[in-house]
Amino acid sequence: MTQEEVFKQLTSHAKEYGFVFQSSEIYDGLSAVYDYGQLGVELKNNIKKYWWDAMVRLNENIVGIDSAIFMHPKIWQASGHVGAFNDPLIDNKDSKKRYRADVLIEDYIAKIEEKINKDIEKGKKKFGDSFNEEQFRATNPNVLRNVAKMEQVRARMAAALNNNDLAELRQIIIDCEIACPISGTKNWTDVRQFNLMFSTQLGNISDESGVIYLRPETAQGIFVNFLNVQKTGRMKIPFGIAQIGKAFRNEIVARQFIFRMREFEQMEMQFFVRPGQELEWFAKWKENRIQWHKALGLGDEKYRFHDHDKLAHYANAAVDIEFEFPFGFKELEGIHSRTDFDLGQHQKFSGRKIQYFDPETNESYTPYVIETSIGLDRMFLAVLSSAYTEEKLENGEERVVLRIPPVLAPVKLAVLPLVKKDGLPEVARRIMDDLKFDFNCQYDEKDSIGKRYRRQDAIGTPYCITIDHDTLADNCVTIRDRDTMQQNRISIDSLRDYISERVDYKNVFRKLHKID
RNA sequence: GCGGAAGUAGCUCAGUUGGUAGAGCAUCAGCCUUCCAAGCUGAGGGUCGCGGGUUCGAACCUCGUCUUCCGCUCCA
Repeated sequence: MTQEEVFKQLTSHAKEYGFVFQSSEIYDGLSAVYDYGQLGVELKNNIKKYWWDAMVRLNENIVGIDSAIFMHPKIWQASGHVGAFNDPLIDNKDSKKRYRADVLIEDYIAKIEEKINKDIEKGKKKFGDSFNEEQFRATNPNVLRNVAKMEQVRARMAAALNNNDLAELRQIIIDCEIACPISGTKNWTDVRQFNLMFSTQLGNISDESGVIYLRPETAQGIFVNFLNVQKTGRMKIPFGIAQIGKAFRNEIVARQFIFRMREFEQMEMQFFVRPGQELEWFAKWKENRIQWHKALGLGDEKYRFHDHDKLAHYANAAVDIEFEFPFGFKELEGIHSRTDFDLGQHQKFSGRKIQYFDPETNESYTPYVIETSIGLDRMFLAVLSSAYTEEKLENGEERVVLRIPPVLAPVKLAVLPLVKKDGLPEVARRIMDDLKFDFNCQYDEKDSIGKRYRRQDAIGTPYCITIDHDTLADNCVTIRDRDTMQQNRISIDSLRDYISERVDYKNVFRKLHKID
């Protein structure tokens, strides 16, 4: 089976069993937006817990926050998100090259200017010493015509940019007969404004002053609360602040299921260190994070590091942890050494002093930052895609099983009476009631026992227990393992401990090296 | 965004030349009682993605639109 087919089956399976639905499906769907269903939300919450506890509980010097999605608009100026990404763009359909519409027009104006200058040069040669540029400009018909044209285009463009009139920008390009430098054709698309950030109005008066953005990353919520947390939490460097939350990006192309969505969730931790020590900490976090991933047991060979060749303006080191998705190795988590860029920018834009007094060195400084940033939805997809298995059994039959790590599995235990009579359902119900506070459990008495096992396999339930006639006499049940399909007989009293030992986060965390 | 392909039941898919919509699995109810999906009886579920057009008549032809997938492009 090709990767493409596997991916298709995975998305079908995710829908069929209530993990992921397309948003607004009964209204034909909304592009690149997805909802998590009844099992998806359980898996997602378990991933969050796995991350949060590893970060915030296991590290005494990391605390969490939950900042608002709406933030002061100036924050996005300070971070560099406003300005860099709101250009009017136009594509040439033949060369398929994309240009900034205003730059195309500017280039056109520059060409006219060249013509004017050439005419003036000609005039100089012709008239020699008696040449008067002002007079020449005022009288030469070619120059007059070109200057008028230039000014007209310039005025039109300025007006169009001011009014955000994209259709007019395109019309200017058409009217000026501007051709693509590569294909030489004038086959243009509409002019479109690409801004990665979604905007809305704060308050109910819609004018420029009320424009507010949906955050395109959660990191800034941490930076702007640096002083609050450091002071109220009596935090000493090095320390970290963690956050899980939604972020929004108006991607031009959003595809590949939940891999790239317009609304997504990040799990980020910003770690503040003494300047000069950032690369050391960068290396530590790089190691720490890969260990966290590998401890889940999805397969070490599915991970690799990818160093950034080109660093962002704020970073002095950056690496991605890539995961082998059904469509290849893709970024799952980013680890960036962000220097003092963010805190420095907020100090500049807010006018507040954002510094840390280090009692060890008796110095004040702007801390440096190591960021670890993982896409929760990508993690979800990583778990789901590596768990999905079509298996050929010894008896020649096939089964579909989700080998989700037990610690993350949405349902931990299925409680199944062998038959739905002879008092077996009553016993099963009692066990169910006893365990459902400890684990997410499902009860099922419909259809044959084999069929029920397969149903649980399909949603990744690691353990099934079956209550049979012997149970009434010996107080024992058979417990069936999802991966090996093997069965053990254990007493009802030992069930809680048996399952806890296998689905508890503690046991995964034991594999992790604690950081200082 | 450009180009290509597709959209029929929860899932996978048939549907002939344009003539009132089908299967398998799944779901539900009942029977059966069996430790790895397959027994019996019955039931529910679809404005054929959506909207125009052609036609006496459209799942089918046509145009538009939305969504998905593939390639390119983009991804501070």
